[in-house]
Amino acid sequence: MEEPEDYVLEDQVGHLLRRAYQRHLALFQGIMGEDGPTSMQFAALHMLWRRGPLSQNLLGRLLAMDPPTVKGVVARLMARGLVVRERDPSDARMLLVALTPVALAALPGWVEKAKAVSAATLAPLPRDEAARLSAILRRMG
Amino acid sequence: MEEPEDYVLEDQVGHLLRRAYQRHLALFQGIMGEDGPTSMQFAALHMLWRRGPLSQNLLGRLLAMDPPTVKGVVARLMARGLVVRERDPSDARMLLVALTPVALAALPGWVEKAKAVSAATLAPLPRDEAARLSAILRRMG
DNA sequence: GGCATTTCGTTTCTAGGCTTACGAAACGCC
DNA sequence: GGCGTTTCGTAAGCCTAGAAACGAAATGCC
Repeated sequence: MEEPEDYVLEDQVGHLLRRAYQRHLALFQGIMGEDGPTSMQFAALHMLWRRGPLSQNLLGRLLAMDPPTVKGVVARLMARGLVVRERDPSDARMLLVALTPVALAALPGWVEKAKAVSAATLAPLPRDEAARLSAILRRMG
Repeated sequence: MEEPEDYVLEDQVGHLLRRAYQRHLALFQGIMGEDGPTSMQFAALHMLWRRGPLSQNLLGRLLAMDPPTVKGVVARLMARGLVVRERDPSDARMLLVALTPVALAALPGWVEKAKAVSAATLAPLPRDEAARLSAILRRMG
């Protein structure tokens, strides 16, 4: 079959998902600004805010990140002074990750910006379609 | 405001998009198998199939990839013998990327698998929602 | 014809993301 | 109590992705 035309890349879900996520990341970066956290760094910080200190492993599961990926994100957060790591006294395998006061002070502002990012990502859609998109994506998970 | 609860990560579009794309990539890799192309490698190959030899830059624009990213993808395709690069005789700035016979022989099978990937990605959705998802994502681009 | 601008490719840096493999610690079961 | 299994973290390697900065080549405009 010499007909490439019945598979058009631009129409494939994968490509559309990639483009949409790509655009979302660009919006995130633009709204958070130069010295703000990246998308995944913010996700980790916010999860620690909601749940308190967590092991790297659990943090990763909650955020859908592999252990090696979590390690990288936490290392960069540590380098920026937003997070500290301590051995769990009750289980020496675990490294508990906890927010620093610096992170606690910055988080409320960042959460507001994160809300703006979500709004900007959905901005091209009428309200009912935004809701439908969320429902569909959740079902695909 | 000490209330993290009004921003729930799992409900944000960005997170849902990331999860969906993550799942898609896993399906792609699983269906293509060990020695198949990656998602972006396949996208590049298929675009070259449809359009003939292209400069790296144009290829990147068609696929929504930055120049450094294209360079890496093309380098890996070249290392696998699927692609060759030649200077454009009419414009010495351009490196024309072209498929090799190996790639031409493999492409029909890979396209079939790529169709299976799209189907698998959409499998959890009823047919009308799959169509709606595509329409919504396209509008967000 | 000559100079500013644009385009193309590259390099380097930072970041995320996955795979495979491995060591250390804890747990479960006997 | 001891041994196998599971869990946690780490390491190294590959791939995608973007920013910034640069050289080289072509184009456009004067």
